[in-house]
Amino acid sequence: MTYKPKSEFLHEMQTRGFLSDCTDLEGLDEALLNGVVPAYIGFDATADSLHVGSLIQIMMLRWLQKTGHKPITLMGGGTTKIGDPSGKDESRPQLTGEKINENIAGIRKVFDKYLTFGDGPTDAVQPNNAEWLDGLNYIEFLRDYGRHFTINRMLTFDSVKLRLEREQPLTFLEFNYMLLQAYDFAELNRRYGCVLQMGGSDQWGNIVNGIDLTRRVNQNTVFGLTTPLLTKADGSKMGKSASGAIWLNEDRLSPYEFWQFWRNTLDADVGKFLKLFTELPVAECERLGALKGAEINEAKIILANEVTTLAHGADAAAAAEATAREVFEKGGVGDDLPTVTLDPADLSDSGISIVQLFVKSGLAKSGKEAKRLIAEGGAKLDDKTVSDAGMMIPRDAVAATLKLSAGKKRHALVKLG
RNA sequence: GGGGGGGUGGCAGAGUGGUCAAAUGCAACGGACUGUAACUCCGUCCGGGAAACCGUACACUGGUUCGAAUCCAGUCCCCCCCA
Repeated sequence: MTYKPKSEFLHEMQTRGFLSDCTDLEGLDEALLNGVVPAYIGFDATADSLHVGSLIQIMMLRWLQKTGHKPITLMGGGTTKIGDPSGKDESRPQLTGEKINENIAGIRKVFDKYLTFGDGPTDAVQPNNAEWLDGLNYIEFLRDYGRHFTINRMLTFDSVKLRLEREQPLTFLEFNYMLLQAYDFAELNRRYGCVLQMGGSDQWGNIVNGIDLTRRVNQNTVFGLTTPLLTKADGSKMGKSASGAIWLNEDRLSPYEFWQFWRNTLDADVGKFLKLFTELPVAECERLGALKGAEINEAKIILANEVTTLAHGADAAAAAEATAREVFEKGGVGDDLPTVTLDPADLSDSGISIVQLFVKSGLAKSGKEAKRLIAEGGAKLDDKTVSDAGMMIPRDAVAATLKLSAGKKRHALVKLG
């Protein structure tokens, strides 16, 4: 019963598990067969990097380009000034234009790893919706676009309904978010001939709005496609780790830690993640994901290497793997471990306390936590369990690089700056 | 506009004058087991201190009391019902 797409892009998306919903799978398939399809995904500019939560979208754009189409990474510079009510119970903070531009530059660094930007027909482009939203004239907007939206319909959207049911305030400002997002699609359709918007399944309502609006104001048929909401096999949310979000930008998260995140994938997720986040052939992903027992660890290493190669390059992936082997298999030290450089001013004449060392390295959030670690026997200095919470590290000992460990997995190197 | 209920640790949610740094669950962290898994089990989980101990904390401000998360007054916010 399921439609079997003929286009390379949709075929790949379907077999790899990217597809959740599509407004018109057959129609889109045909469009993809008939020529270059420009397609966009919107990203908000609330942070200066993207995290793994967006990786599925990024991979989708990469496949799009790989299969001969044009990716558009729309930056929500204008809409970020408002905040998206979708799935949020509280309004997002509003950012200044300056901060938003910084964020956009940071995000671009991530995209540069996955996509080729330029002026060619299938080169990616990165417009910013502030380009058309900032200069919008209120009266004109109401006249030309406001007439196409009914309040009745807008009230049926989950993002709105939820807020109203809980009697949480939904300001007019936020309420307008969906109009602007719909307007984006119409505008991209005009500027780039964009005929497809993709996004997470939570964006379905916004996407459909954009399609309707584009049809009404531009008389063009356009499509929408959503990806499934990603959760891990144990039901928890994807993309969080002990230290926080898994950023794709290396100045936010080192390639080694990024690699570790994938290395620690749950068994049950390996096959799925290989298909979504690597470019290995589907059959290979399935074979690796089906490995049993300790063998699946090899698959996890492949997963980590592949994903890290895409995000940070082959060298970074190899270095991360080498460090991991050194640390986990030989109990040694690898160059790639997170390294903290101590300011000589942090040391007193008698050196620095072991507790402070843990706090400075980021392995413990507070002195209390460091002491707890020590009391629980989870703290190690150069692979020797630390038992004395009052221990001082003398100056000359810090001159050499020290290896700190919190538990079996979290390690850091400390050296004197 | 009127009436009622409520704001407690990352979240959920007990606690109604001392024994409360605050039950319990979830999340998180450490340990055992293992495959750098999962499951299970044990432990920890505000901050400072080697420790004794100290400091902050139960929306906010002030008050009553030897003593307040708990009582009183005011302020802000949220929820429910009626108009």
